[in-house]
Amino acid sequence: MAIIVDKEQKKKDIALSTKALILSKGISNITIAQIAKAAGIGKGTVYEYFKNKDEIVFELVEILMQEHNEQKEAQLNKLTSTREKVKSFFSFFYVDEDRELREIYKQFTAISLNNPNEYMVSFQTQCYLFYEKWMETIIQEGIEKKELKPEIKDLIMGIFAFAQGSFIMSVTTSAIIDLQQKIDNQIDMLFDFMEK
Amino acid sequence: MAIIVDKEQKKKDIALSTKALILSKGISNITIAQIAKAAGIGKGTVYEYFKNKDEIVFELVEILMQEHNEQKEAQLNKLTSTREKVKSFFSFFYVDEDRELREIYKQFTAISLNNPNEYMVSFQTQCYLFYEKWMETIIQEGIEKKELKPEIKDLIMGIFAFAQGSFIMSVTTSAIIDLQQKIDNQIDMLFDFMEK
DNA sequence: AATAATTGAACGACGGTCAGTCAAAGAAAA
DNA sequence: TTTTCTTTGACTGACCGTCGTTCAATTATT
Repeated sequence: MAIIVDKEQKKKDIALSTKALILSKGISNITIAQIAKAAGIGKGTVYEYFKNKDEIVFELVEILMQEHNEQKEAQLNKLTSTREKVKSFFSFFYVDEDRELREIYKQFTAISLNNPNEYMVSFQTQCYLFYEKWMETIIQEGIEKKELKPEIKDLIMGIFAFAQGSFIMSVTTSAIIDLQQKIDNQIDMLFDFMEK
Repeated sequence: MAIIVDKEQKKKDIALSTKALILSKGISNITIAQIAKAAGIGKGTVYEYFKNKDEIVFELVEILMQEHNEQKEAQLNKLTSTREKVKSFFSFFYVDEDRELREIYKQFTAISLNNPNEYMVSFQTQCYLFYEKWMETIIQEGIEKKELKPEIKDLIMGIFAFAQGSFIMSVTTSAIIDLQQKIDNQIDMLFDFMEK
């Protein structure tokens, strides 16, 4: 037999070693040669692990989102009011701490609009359902603690789309000056209506 | 002097003659040679009018949005209730009639996320402000006709981001089955709260 | 003749492939 | 046990084809 490498781990290593490059230049402005050099491997080896450049961004999103979710769960557990939990949940779109993941996510969104493969669609779908369920748990708690009226459920799911849309607009236009304020405002309005 | 071509018009002609190609394959899967052939011109001539492929999508969006806005204005004038006007306004994201512009807009959004130039950002910004003002006019009418409470203004602008976000999700995930229902529902909920 | 417009051959950069190399680790022979 | 042979997975970079982009030459118009 010969050397057996942990393919999954190496895939992650390669993706992570190109993170800085992708953040600074954007995947479409990087060559495979540069990626290989950054990862300290040959050009051909990149293709042992990825079908093309886009897949590297996909891998990075998967890794970093996993990390982000764990951190976010810890963060939310420290908060008590439902309103603050919801705000913290959506702070991903503006806090400086998540700037890097946000940039990668932006590039991944562009890929998803352009040339998604079935795994990307599946990943996005699972993310969406996962976050929806998570949010539902948070809201349910608030209702059980009698903080909120049960009708809030129908409205809160709209915040997902609202936040996503606001984020896209903040990137593609120069009309959204303060994304945090925009998102927080919307959440506040909702809670002002729905708080008991 | 020699031949004087209406550069602006020819630019439009070239863009429009590649519309079908862009719709069916996506700009990133088309070559300049194909574009030139479709437009009945030489490869070099394409570069007399566009800096790169992305610019062609940009030109197409500009042309088609212009048309769309004119049609939409006519449509809205036929409607009387504010609620129906708002619904019609956002129907862009799901009606079959706008399918082509939506596909182009999707590709343009991907470009705007990836490699926007200053003119694209400026265009997106102007669009956003233009639609915002338009919507404000519609709502203002509703308020003056005593159909709506004045507080609706703060909420209605959120629908822009909501609709945009829902659209992106419907494309990138397979979790949004009925976009029309999702958008109409949100508008209905808002109006149920805000109608006098 | 002068100028505007057009063109497609040529160039070069890049993504992707593949034949070959290498190192590790049995298996077989001594 | 030690040595040698064989197999195999990992890795590589030279090579190839494609495609975006340029530009010298050509055509068309006044």
